[in-house]
Amino acid sequence: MTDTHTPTPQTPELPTQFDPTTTEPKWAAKWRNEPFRADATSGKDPFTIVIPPPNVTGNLHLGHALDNTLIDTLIRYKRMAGFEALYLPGMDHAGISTQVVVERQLKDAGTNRHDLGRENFLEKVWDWKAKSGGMILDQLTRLGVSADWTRERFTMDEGLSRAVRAQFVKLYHGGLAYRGERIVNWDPASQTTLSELEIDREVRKGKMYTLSYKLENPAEAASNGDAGEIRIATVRPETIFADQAIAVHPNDERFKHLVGKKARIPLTERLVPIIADEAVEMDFGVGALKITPAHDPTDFEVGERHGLPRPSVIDLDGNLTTDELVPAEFQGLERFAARKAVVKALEEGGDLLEQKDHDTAIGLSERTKVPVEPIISEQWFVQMKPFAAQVLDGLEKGEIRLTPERYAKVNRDWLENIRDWNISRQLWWGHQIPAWYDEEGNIYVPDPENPELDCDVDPRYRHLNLRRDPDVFDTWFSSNLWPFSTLGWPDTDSEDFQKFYPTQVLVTGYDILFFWVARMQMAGYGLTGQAPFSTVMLHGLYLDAKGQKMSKSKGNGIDPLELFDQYGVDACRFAFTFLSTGGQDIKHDARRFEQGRNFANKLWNATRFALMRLGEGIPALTGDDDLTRYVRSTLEKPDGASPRSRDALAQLKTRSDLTLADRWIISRLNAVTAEASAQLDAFDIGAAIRTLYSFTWDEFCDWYIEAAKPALSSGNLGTMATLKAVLEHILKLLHPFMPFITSELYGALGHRRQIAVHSWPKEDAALHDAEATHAFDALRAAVAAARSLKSELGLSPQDRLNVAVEGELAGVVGENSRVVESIAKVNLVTLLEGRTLSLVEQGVTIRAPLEGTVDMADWLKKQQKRLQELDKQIKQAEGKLSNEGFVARAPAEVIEEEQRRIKDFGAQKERLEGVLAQFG
RNA sequence: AGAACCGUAGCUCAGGGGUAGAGCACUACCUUGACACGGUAGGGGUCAGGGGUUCAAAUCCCCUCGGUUCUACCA
Repeated sequence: MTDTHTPTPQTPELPTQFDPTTTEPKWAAKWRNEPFRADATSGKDPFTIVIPPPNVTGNLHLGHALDNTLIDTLIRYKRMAGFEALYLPGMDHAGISTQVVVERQLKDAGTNRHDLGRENFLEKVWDWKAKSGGMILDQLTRLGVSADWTRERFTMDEGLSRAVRAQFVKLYHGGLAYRGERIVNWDPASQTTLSELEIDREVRKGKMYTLSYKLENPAEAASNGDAGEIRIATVRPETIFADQAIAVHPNDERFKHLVGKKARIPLTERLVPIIADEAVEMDFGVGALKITPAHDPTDFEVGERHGLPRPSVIDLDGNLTTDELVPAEFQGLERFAARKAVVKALEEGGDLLEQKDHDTAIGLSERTKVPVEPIISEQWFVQMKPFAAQVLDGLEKGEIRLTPERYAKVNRDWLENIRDWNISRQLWWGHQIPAWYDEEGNIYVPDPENPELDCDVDPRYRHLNLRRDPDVFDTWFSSNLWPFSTLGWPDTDSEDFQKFYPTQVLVTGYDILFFWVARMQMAGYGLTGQAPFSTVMLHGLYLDAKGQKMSKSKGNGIDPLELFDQYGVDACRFAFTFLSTGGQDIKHDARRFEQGRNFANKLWNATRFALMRLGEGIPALTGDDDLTRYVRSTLEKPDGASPRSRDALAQLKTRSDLTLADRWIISRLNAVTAEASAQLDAFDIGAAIRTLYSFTWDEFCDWYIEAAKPALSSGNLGTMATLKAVLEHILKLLHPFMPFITSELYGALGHRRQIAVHSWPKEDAALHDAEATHAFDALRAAVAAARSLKSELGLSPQDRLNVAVEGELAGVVGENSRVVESIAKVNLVTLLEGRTLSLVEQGVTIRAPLEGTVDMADWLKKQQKRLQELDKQIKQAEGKLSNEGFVARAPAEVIEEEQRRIKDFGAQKERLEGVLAQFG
């Protein structure tokens, strides 16, 4: 990366409004084409954040825009603060989502993946990836992220594929990855298994049916039914053909005598045993249930405990099988149609005793929205408990900090209850599992010493007819490696891995805490022996204006590109950071974007003001001192490095030509620099932008610029330098948040090197000036009072009013009369004849002649109210100070503060009483 | 069934033991040589309700009422 750019041609004046469309493309292109390349050999401390890789399919949505804004803000801050900052970009192949998208396209084109064949299909997906991935890249570029594009990665690129294989081989030979027959979640639409996390639970209205199962011995009876029957409850009557038992609780007196006996499945002649198992809840339903091991996870476990067979009656398409277990009339029926048919038949046969409304939580495939079907299948699994234990240990030791902290508990709870992870997917798009089978079903997996060697070409197995597992890994089985696979792992000696791993912060939404964060934690500890990041910063979800989640199906999504077009990217970044507080969800609010746009415009015009005034004043500057050169560089744009604003500030401190306003703003800038830096260090990005926003607008623009006008008009070098230095510091402080406009304006102020590579302002205790702060506060109070009086007297802002200043701090105001007169548009006079309208403020009283259209009764009422308020405050403070407990226990500063308040309010009260005395 | 978060001005939200804040909206005045995407002066809140801890509670604890969400194999 070079650190120069083509400066904006110096026009006499910037336009009066900031136009993002002329500024943004230039900088976005620069940051894309000359990326912020992190140097693995530098001596600086690393600061690494890996992007939560967006799915190659689909667009950047607001969640991504939020993620990447927060990441970029931290990265830009740390880069300026002297770290070797690496923002590592990339994308995820998103197995099932992408395959579903491409298959849908094929369907629209009248074909399908099976007709195409695996290789042709994959070619299509890669085409789509190229197109879609390019779009995401453009969107991130538009956002202005300072990513290191030379390190961009993709979960299916060569290096990452090697990492995935290394992971699997290691887990397999360590006995942690295994193949087994389990009940898994099947998505009949996409024809693959899913992990628990890929299923959305949704409560739907359904029915619960009470069925009568006839006992083998008609002389017996369950106490929940008539003679010769036992009643059971189910919500899935279509699965009764796969029943293997009826279960009751072992302590349930109603059924004890029946355990070991048999009952007949309705609509069939098949008998199943009645068994006792703790899993049964006595109080629920009718106390007994059917056990269908092949079609229900709980039943599967019960079946395992009791050694029951587990035949299946639903096939992979979600239809009843043509198995002999299923009566002919139901064979081949779709599962929901089958339910209706079975219910009807049960009803007709008198076996259906009752059906009542029942809310059932059903599992929907996250991607296809189709109800998942529990099926029994042979799949690959990874044992999670050993990994979870390592993470829990690391969390315990504080090796990973979560912010907000409350998520640490959520993180732990999930890890403590973790189950084995089904990692195989019956998809084509993804990392094909490197496992081979011989004709007898024996498993072959490459050796850890030579993981890249496929078993079917391994000389040792040449005599065998090996067939590769057609399945691929779950997408998250590659995303879990992201913080280190992107840095060269499994090559742990690589420069990048050595320098940038482990990473510092992970920024993402709390919604993927389990999916992604926890799995990276486990992979990090399990494969690299350390935490993959030291801080997890979780932000809330970006919701629509009504507070609902945005989703394609609801059609309530907001396209970030439209917001960029409408408000400008800086304004959007302002809004994102301003809105992000403490991991709370964010409800979309257009007003925040307007606020950002207005703020950008304010900054633009403040700089415009500075350029105009400095431009007017510079020709008269003839000195050859550092400070003069610093101010002159605004127009002269030196080829070498410009004199630094930090040095200028340090020099300014000792100058005698500084005005009170200059001293005040320098002191305030210093305090704000410290505050914003501390907030960023604590990852409280929202607080930092708020601090900077109010300082820039309320203090710098509203007070300092106004107060500096008289001194600028008389060409005061100290004020010119202060204006420039403070403005440049503000631009630096805001740069991480609003990179475009700050880069542009910094260039306009005479800098050739882009602001992004300048250093972050540092707090300097020597710049603190309590006296100036105190005095300027009095001046502000005087100005506010004078303005208020003008308003009360019905005067226009431009009408000049004679006012007199009295009070403890009248001297300070008098010394700065030019400033007060200029800002408040008043004339300061020493004495006023006759009755006056007066306003009493802290330290000063402002008096104005009583003329014009003031409503005296109303005015006096207000002043009386004011007096009462002061009285109340004084009494309150006195009350506290006369309270023994307060004096004994409150900290000294608080006590002093109360004493000070009594003094200040007392003085104000005295002055106000004097003022009111003239009106009797 | 557990758990978490939220309830502060008309709206959207900060603040999180020590004098109630912002943006927008509202009222009045102002095109004052940076900015009307602006300026100035104003109005508006018993910080959901109740109890407790404390010298001091919007802030900490408990309960209640509303709202949201996440976990969980109740047929």
